[in-house]
Amino acid sequence: MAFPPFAVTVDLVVFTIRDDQLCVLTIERGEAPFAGGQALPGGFVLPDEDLADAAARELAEETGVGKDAELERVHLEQLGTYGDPTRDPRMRTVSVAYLAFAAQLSEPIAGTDAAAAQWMPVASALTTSLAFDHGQILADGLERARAKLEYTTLAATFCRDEFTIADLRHVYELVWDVTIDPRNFHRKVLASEGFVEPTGEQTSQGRGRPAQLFTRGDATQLHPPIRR
Amino acid sequence: MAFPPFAVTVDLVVFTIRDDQLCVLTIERGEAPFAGGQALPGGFVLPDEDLADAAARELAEETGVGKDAELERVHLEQLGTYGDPTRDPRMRTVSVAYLAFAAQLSEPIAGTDAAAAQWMPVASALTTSLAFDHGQILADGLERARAKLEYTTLAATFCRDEFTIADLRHVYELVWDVTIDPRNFHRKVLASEGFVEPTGEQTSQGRGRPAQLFTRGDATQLHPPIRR
DNA sequence: GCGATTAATCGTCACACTGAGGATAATTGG
DNA sequence: CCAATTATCCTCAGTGTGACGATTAATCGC
Repeated sequence: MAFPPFAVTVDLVVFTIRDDQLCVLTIERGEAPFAGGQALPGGFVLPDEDLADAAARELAEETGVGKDAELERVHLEQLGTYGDPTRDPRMRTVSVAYLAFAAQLSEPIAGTDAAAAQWMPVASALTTSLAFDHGQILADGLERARAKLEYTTLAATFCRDEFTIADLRHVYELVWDVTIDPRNFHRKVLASEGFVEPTGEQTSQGRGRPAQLFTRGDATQLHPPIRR
Repeated sequence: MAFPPFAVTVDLVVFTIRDDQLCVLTIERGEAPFAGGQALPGGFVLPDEDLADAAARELAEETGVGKDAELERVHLEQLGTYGDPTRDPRMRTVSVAYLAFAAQLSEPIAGTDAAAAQWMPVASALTTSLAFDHGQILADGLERARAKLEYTTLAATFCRDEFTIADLRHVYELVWDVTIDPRNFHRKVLASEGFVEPTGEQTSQGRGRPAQLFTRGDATQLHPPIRR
């Protein structure tokens, strides 16, 4: 049976928080087209590979997040699919974009197709001209991430295993690019059942009064949501 | 350059309200695999066609919704992409699913690949074994539709040009499968700026007090949302 | 050591939105 | 005309929210 052949790729929008900034994983392309330009990590889906598996594989190749224990602390979800016939000058390509949230990871690893990989502040990435339609994919991923913080507990995915309410608030402030009243935020997080669980421990150092430490709770959805 | 070749299709989850039920457009497959079985409408993306264009084309082929004036009253959005290597026994296929909301349309039209097309009540479709992974796609589409009614004005897309608050409430009740207090719903819809605009006219017939008629407002998002 | 500073935590208050449900208005069918 | 039906308006108590005052417990500069 005849059908038009397509290349299918996955591209990743991987967010993390580093140096007090929301950052996205980018690579420097080693091959044409856009050789030397910045792009989102990604690659071809293998002939017998599921889409989500391909995304997880690419994530592992670029970040070293491979072990199950590490994957548990990374959120990975499908973002959308981009298939403009002109998006890749080489061939007809459809790209399935995935969105990932990660706590601070080790340094990124240049993958097979990439000359280099780095965490780029999102503010910079948005004003950089990215390869293909990756600028649009990044913008869509950022908007999805912002929306998801409102009604899910995914903000905690950006934090280490143990974190304070202030750490969590900082995630919201960086992703939404707003300032949040610490007192009201504190009240709302503690009122959201299953968002965070107290460990009983406290932070030992830093300015100001020590804060209680928490771990992620069981809930995935926030009731009520925390509005932008 | 070598790459694994994929077939790329679009599949459609088209919802409408008919005979007091939420219905989804299904076709009876005319070809193997699953010949004679029920499936969602869809087809191959053409070599130089954008994904959204392919979805709109398939929608037009199956429903006759082709003119721009008609398309304006249909909502079409990407739902998600399904690429399990085993989803199609013939070949490696990736399907980009689209979700459509439509007001009551004329009878569906059997497309080129379909023996027949019909509006099937969603309750039946969910218990029917659909071809490929279309059962999953339908379930995902229904959940997306339910969620979208909460925070967007898309419920009005299911209504005719002029409608009453009760018509709109009925959309929510059918999609969410709940009953809603008419008095509170009335208050909330009128309080949501830009959701509906009064025409000044009234319904002429039917039991009970005549109701005011409204048209869709300019807003796309609901503030505050109408919660399930 | 000591006050200034910083940050965490708790509390108060007015306001907005919600669900429950009472009351009234305007029709149709006998 | 009366009962049934549906639309519309209104009240009230409970809950979540933003703004912000107050207290607590640590560090910092000297």
